[in-house]
Amino acid sequence: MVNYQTQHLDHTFSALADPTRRAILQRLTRGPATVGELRKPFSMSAPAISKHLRILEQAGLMERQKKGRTHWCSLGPSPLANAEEWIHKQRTLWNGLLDSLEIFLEENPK
Amino acid sequence: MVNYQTQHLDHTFSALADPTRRAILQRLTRGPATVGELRKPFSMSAPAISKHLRILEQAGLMERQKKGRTHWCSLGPSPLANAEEWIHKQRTLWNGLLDSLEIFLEENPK
DNA sequence: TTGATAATTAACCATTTGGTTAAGTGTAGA
DNA sequence: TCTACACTTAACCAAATGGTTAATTATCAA
Repeated sequence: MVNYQTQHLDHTFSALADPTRRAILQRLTRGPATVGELRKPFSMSAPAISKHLRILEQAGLMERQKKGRTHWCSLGPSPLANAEEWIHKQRTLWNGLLDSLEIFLEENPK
Repeated sequence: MVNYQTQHLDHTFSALADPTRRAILQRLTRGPATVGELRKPFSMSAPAISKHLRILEQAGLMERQKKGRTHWCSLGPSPLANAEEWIHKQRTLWNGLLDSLEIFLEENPK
């Protein structure tokens, strides 16, 4: 149980640790896209993008729907639940830190 | 500039991607600790812990103060500013996603 | 049916990561 | 001064990561 959460966080954070993958996620917040479309901004081979997508998918951050020969990628709906879970975990795991942050910010106004 | 931010996020997220490092950070939210103290919960060599600490330090998540032969590790004060920066970036970068999340949650009450 | 297109899988490669043991640095204390 | 202690650095290793090219799968359309 704890182990599951831990592994999940591992996957989420390592998925987010790559700039290409973050850019892809950012793009997807503006709506679904095909693999080819997602590839365009990068000077990178198709298999490289394919691997990034698989990592995002396995981390639960992205979903895929095949329509004919094109794959449509999107964040929803389960990635939204996933993101919520992630944010929630952040808030619980880092609770102490966030509290300290508030105190620090109060004690050190701009 | 953008590149700096990007690299910074890379460092932050890959630092957070390791369970040992997250556990160390969690421990530090309860106050400063020596390297030896931080090591105790793990069945891991001292050099291994040393490397993890260096990664956290380089990501700006941890600070170190040498008192004699013992090193005291803590989150503050700059790590707090750092964490704030990180959260802020999350909120701006993922703005669209978070908005969608709220809509999703409204449309799908528990 | 045949050829082009969208995408993945397979095989490979260099670099990074996360660990180890052994040796080194610097401080504390008898 | 000598030894124990806290910790890091050096050198090494196996596995994971992020990329490549070549081959494969599956669909569309002429």
